[in-house]
Amino acid sequence: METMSWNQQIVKKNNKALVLQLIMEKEPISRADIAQISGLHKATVSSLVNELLEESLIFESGPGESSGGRRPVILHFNKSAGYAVGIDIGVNYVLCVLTDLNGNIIIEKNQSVKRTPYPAIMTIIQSMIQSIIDEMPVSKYGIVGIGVGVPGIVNIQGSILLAPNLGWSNIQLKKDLEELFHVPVIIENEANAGAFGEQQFGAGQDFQNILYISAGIGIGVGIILNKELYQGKNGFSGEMGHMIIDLNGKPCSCGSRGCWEAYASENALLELADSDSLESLIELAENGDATAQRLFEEIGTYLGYGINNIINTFNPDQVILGNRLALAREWIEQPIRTTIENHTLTHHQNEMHLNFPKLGKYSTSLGVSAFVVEKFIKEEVNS
Amino acid sequence: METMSWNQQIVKKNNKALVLQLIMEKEPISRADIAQISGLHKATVSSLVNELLEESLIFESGPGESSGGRRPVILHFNKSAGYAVGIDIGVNYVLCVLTDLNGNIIIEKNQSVKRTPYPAIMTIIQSMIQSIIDEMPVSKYGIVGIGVGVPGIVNIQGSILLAPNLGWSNIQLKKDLEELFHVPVIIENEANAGAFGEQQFGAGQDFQNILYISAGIGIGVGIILNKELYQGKNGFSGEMGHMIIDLNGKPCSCGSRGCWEAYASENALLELADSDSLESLIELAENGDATAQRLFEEIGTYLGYGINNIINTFNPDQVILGNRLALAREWIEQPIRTTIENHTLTHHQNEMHLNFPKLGKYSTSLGVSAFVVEKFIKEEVNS
DNA sequence: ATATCTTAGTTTATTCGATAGACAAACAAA
DNA sequence: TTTGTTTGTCTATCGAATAAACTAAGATAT
Repeated sequence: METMSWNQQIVKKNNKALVLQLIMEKEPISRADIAQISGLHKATVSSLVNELLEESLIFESGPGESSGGRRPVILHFNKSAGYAVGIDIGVNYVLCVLTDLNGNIIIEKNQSVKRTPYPAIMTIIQSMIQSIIDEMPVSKYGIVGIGVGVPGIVNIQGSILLAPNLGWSNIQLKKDLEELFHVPVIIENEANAGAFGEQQFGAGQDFQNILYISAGIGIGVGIILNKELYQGKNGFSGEMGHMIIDLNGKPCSCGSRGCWEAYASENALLELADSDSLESLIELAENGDATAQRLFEEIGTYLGYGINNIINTFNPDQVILGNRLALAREWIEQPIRTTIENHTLTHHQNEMHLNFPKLGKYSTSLGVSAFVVEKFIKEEVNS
Repeated sequence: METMSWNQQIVKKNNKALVLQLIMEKEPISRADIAQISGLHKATVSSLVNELLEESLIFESGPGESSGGRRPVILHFNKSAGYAVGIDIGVNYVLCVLTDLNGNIIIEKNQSVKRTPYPAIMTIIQSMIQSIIDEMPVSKYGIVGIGVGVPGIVNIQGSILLAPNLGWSNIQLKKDLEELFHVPVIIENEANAGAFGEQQFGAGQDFQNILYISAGIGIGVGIILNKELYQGKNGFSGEMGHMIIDLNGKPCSCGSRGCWEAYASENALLELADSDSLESLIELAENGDATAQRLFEEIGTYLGYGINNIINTFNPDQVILGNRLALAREWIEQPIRTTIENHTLTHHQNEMHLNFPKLGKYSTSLGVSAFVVEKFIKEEVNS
C-alpha cells in the first residue's frame, strides 16, 4: 500500500503537478496568471516553474503583452520533450501513431490485416514501432511509453484475457513489448481508450461523466466518471454489449440471449443486410436506397434502447457514440434521439449531450497515447 | 471552486482525519499502533490525538496490555459525542432512528401510514424528531444532523423532484427541516442510502465497488465505486428500474416499455399473483404452494437478467439485493444465481459476490444517518 | 534484587515547503 | 519626469512533520 499519511513532499508534488497542468491547459501563460488561478503564492509558483524549466517540461518564450506594468514572461508546455506511441489493434487493421506530449500526431502507420494470429500481429507492431523509432525527431526523453488499445477483455495488470474477434486469449502483450523496447507499456480495452481519447482531445473535453460507446463489430463502453476512467474490480467494466435488452431474444456468441450487440452492432447490421460492408450500405443509403435507410433506422432504434439504459443508469453529462457505426451518423442519429425521447426518464434527458467523436478513427490510438503521457508526466513530476 | 492548491493546513487536516478514521475503524488502539499503521511519526500522532481529545471526538481508557515494554494508552472513538437522525420514508411507513456516531440505534420510531400527502408525512416526521429530541441522552454536540431517504428522484441540492409512489413532486423537504430544527439536513434517494448503509455497517464492509439493488415496489440501484457513492451529473444515477430488458415488452408507468421493474419488482410480483401482499406469498411458498414458489422463481429469473446487466457493466466486487424482495431470499436466490451463471460473462462472475443485506429494514435509515455522521466528522476535523 | 532490554509516549530541535512582505525590474499613463 | 502598476525574485517567517533525545513504565535475564 502507498503510504496513507501526507507530508510536505506530497504537497509539493501536487502543487508542481497543478502548475504543470495549468501550463498544459492554458498556455501561453505567465507565472502571475498561474498564481492567480491556482491560489498559490507567486513565490511558490516561481520556484516550481524553475524546477519545471530545469526538467525541460516547459520553456519560456520571452515577454508578453503588458497589462499596465512590467511585461510577463510567457511559459509554454514543452510538448516535444518526448513522444508517445499509440497503437489501435482492430479486427482488420493496425493503426500506430507517434504523438507529442499534447497528443498531436507526428507519425502515422496504418496497415490492414487479413488474419490476426498473435505472432503475425506482433511482427507488424514490432516493425511499425521500429520504423517510428528510426524516423522520430530527437528529444530529451525519447519515447516515453507505448499504449495499445485492444478489442477484448484486458485486466488491470495489462493481460489480454480474451479478444474473441482476434482469436486471442491470455496474451502477454505488455510483457513482450516491454522486453523488446524497454519502455513502459499500457494495454487497454479499445472502448476505454476511445473514451479517454475523446475526453482528453475530442468531444468530451468539457464534461465530467462520459459514456463512450464503441459500436463496431461488437459493442463496448468506456466509462469516465468524475473525469477518471472507471475500470471496475478487475478492469472488465463496460461490457455493455452483453447487456440483455430482449429477454427472449436472439442468441449471442457469448452464450446469452438478447444481448445489445446482437441488435445494434455492425455485425448485427450486416446480418440484416444483403451488403457485406458498412461503407457500401452507407453509399446505398446516400443514393436513396429505402431498404438501407430503413436498416439504419432500425439499428439506430436498437442503439437508442441501450443508450436509454446507459442514461438511466449513469445520469451522465454526455454520451458519445463512437467507432465504426459513427460513420453512419447521418442515418442513425435521429432514430437514436427519438428513441431516447420516447423512453428515457425526462429528468435524465435534461442537460444530457449525445455527441459523436471528434477524433474519428484516432479516438483509440490517441487515447492510449494519452494514457502513456499521463503516466509519464505523473512520474516525472514526482521524481 | 475550492482552492486548487495544497498547503500544510490541508496536510494537517487530512492526517487528523486519517488518525480519527483509524481510531473509528480499529478501536481499541494506541498512539503507537496508529503511528505504525499510518506511517506518521509518533510525535505527529501524539499531537493530533491530543487535538482530537480536546474536541471530545475520542477518549482514553487507561493502559492496555504490554507487549514487552511500557503499556500503551488505549484510545476509543467517542461514539456518544453526538447523535444523528436517520429517516426512511416508505410508501406505507415512516421509520425514524436516532443513532450514535457509530451507527448504533439508540431510539427507534416506526409508524405505518395509509396516505402520503406531503403535509401529512411532514407532520409525522416533525413529531417523531421532536419526541426523539425529548428522549435523547445529553451529549457534547447534540443532534449533528438529519438524514432522509426517499423513494424518488433527488437532485444533488437535496430537492425531491419526483417521488411517484408518494405522489410528490418538487418538494423542499431539506429546506423545511432545516428551518424547523436548525441542523444540517441531507436528503437522498433510498437506494443510494441503502447502498451506503450496507457499505458502512452491513454486508458491503469489505468491498470497494458495490451495486445495491433496492427491490421494492419499484427498483432503484445505489452505486458505490471506489468506496464512494456515485451520484451522476444531477444526482439521478441508478434509475435502473427503468432499464429496458425486453424490447417489445410490458408498458411501464414511466411511459417506456419492457422496464426491469415491470418484471422484477414487488409490484410485478403481486400483479402476477392472486395474493395482495409479499408476506402472504412467502407464507404460501413456505407451506409448499407450488404456484407461489414458481412465481418467486420467475421473479428471481427476471432479477437475474437485470443483475447480469449490472455485472457486465460495472464489473463490481459485490451486488447486494436489498429492500422488500430480500425477504423472499429463500425462494429467489437460486434462480438469480442460475440466471447469472447462464448469461453473465465468465470473467465477470469470478470473485463477484452476490449478497443480501445485513441491516434488514434499517439499510436506508442507517445509510442516511451515516451520511450525516460523515459530514459532521468531516466538518469537525476541518475546523 | 539488580541490571538490561523493550515499548509507549513526550519534548526539543531541525527540516522543508508555503507564505508574507520587501524589493527590483520593466512598463503605462499623467 | 513622476507616479503608479504589474511581474517576478529575494529574504525572513511560519507551520507542520520529523528525528532524536528523553522520560515513563513495563518485561526479562542474571
